[in-house]
Amino acid sequence: MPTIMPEAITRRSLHDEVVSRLRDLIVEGEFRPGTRINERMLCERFAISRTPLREALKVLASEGLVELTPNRGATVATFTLRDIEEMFPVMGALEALAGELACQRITEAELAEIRALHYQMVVHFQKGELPEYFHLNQAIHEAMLAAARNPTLSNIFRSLSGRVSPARFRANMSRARWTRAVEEHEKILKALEARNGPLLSSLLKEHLSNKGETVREAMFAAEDTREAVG
Amino acid sequence: MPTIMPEAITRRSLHDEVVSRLRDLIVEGEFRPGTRINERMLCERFAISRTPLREALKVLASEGLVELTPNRGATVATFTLRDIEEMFPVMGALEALAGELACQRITEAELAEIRALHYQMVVHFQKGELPEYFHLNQAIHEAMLAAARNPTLSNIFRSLSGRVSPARFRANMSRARWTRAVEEHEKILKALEARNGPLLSSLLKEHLSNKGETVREAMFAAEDTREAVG
DNA sequence: TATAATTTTTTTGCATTCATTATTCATACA
DNA sequence: TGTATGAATAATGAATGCAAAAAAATTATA
Repeated sequence: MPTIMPEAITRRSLHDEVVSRLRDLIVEGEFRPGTRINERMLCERFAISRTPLREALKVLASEGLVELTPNRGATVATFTLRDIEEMFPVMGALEALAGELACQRITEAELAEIRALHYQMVVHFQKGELPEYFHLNQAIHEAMLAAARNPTLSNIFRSLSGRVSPARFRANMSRARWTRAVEEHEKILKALEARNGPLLSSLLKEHLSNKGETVREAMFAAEDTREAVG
Repeated sequence: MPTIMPEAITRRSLHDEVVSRLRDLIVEGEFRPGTRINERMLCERFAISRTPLREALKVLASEGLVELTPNRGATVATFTLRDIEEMFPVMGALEALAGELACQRITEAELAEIRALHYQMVVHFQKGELPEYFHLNQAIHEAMLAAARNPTLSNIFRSLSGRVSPARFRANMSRARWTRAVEEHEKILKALEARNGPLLSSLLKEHLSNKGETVREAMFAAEDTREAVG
C-alpha cells in the first residue's frame, strides 16, 4: 500500500476510484451478497467503460468481496456460516497482536483519544443508537491498530474486517450481547491503560470470538426470515 | 475460493493464468524487487494482449507484490527493513493460531506426514542443501496450516508468505541460525505430537520471530553488496 | 560544454470492437 | 403438457485503437 504523502497531489486513476466506490456499495449493503454484478449496468451507473470496471472487479475479487466465475461474471461474495467461523478467530489473533504492540507503543495522547471514543460509544449504547455505536466501535479498533504502529497488520485486519462488514452491517444484536460487548470494551480500555499486553491480548481474542458469535446468531436469524446474509 | 468439484473441468481464464505466472516470476526472483514492469515486454513474453496483463497487474498490486503508480506503470514491490519487521510478527500471530487449531484438529495421518517431511528436511540440513531445505520447510508449514482446517487463515498466511518470498528466496542463513531453526522445528514437532496448543503457539511465534531476524540479516548483507532486496 | 527548451518517441489509461461462451426463448417432439 | 433441441439474444473475455501523460532525444542557448 502506498503511503499517503502530505502535499502530494492525489491523482486517482479511474479503476482505483471504481474499486472504492464499488466496495462501498457492497459493504454498505446496496449490493447484497449473492447479487449478480452486471458489467453493462455498472458501466452506465458510473459512466465509464468496461475496462476499468473489470480491473476493479478483479481487485475486489482478490480482496474476497466479489466472486468471479469464468465466463459467468461476478457476484457479490456470499459468506457461509463456516466462513464466518473461520474469519473471527483470525481477526482475534490479529487484534490480539495489535493489542500487545499497542501496549508497548501507545502514547498518552492516543490513549486519551481512545478513552474519549470509548465513553462516547457508551453514551450511544445507553441511548440504544446502534449505527452510531458501530461507528465508534470501529473507530476504537482502528485507533488501537494505529497505536500498534504496524501498517501491514492494520491493512490485513481492515481487509478481513471489510469482508465481514456486509454481514455485520445488517446484524442486529440482542441487548444481552450488546451489554456484554460494552463490558468487554470497558475491560479492554483498562488493560490498555495499564499497558498489560498479555491481558489485553486475551481480552481481545475473547471479544472477537464473541463478535463472531453475534454475527453467527444474526445469520441464523436472517436465514429464518429468508434474508440470507450469505 | 470456489470449491473444486469432482469431474468439473477447470477452465482458467487468461488473466488468472497470467497472475500465477507473473507471481512465480517475482517470487522466484527473475523479476527483482524494484524492477520496472514494462507492459509491452510482458505482453510479448506471454503472447497476450495488454488487457489481461493489466488485469493481472491490478490483482498482484492488491496482493502487495507489485506497486502501481498512476501513469507510471508497475514495479516489483520493494520491501524496506521496516516492512519486514512488520510482517513477521503478523505471520507469527497467524501461525500461532494455526498451531493451536492444528493441535485440536490434526489427524494421525497428517501428523505422520508432517513427521516424514520433518525428518526429510533434517537430512537436507545435514547435507547443507539449502533450496531443498527451504522447500520442505515451506511444505511443513503448509501442512500444519492445512491441519488447522481454516482456509481463510491459510490464504492470508500464504499471501503474506508470498510477499516475503522474494526476499527469503535469496537470503542465505548462517550455519548458527540454520542449526537453531532446525532445533526449533524439532520442538515444534514434539509439541504438535503432544497436542500442546499453548506451547506450540509460543514456539511458532518465537520461530517466526527468528525467521524475521534471519531475513533482516540477509537484507543487511545484500545492501552491503549492492544487491538490495528492496 | 552544460543547461534549458522543444520535439519525438514511448508508455500508460481508457474506450471500443470482435470473438466466444452463457442464457433465454421458441419450436418440435414424445 | 412437459421435456428436449436449436436459434436468438445477451453477457463475458480478450484484442485493438486512440488520447493523454511521461520519458527520451534533439535542438537551441548561455
